[in-house]
Amino acid sequence: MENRISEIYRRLFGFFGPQSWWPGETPFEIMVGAVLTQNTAWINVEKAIKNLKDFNLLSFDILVSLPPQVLAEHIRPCGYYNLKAGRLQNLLRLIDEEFAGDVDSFLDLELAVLRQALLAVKGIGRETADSICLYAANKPIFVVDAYTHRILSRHDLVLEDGADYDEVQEIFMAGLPEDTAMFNEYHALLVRLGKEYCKKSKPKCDICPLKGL
DNA sequence: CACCAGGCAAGTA
DNA sequence: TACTTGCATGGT
Repeated sequence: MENRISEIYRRLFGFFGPQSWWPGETPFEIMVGAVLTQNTAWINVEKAIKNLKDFNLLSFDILVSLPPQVLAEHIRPCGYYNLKAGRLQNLLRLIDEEFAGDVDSFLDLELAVLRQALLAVKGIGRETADSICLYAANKPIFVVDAYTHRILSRHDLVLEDGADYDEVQEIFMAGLPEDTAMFNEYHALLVRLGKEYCKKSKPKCDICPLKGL
């Protein structure tokens, strides 16, 4: 195993090049996107975020006090809109109450503290918390998602249904140097690979860039 | 038409 | 702990 994790990274980076994630302009926008993209195609999240921008709603002060139903209507294209409106405002209320609405100071918390604070929010689980830590707060934690699981299992690095989030995360973090920029690229590369070569509906892949590892 | 997409929480046994 | 279900739009 030792260097399979590093080798996969080198292969993906060589094949696709740098991905320059997260697709979002500010840490706040990245945080919002992380909640909206739960179990949802990113293209639909883009529509939701565009709506928020077009109506000048994409700011902390506005979103935190917007009636949930109004927020829900604007994020409709990304699905689960009632649920996500509530989840997003749960997070914003925490920042409002505990950090006086200062998103930057919230994101400046030490990694373990920030992660715990995020996980305490109803509607934020491990992937969303880690995405915010890595992509909004630039802290060194590896993000695991459905693509990550699928790619690992298709390359026989984990059992298809026998690995939970923490286990997969540990496989990556144990096999890699603690490097925020590299964690950022690596997860983005896995998503890129997943979208283009490792779809659920495409069980086998003869042209996978990882073939032969 | 069926299936899938950068999850999560609550309920049940 | 380990399964099951609800949440929902939009693309293929």
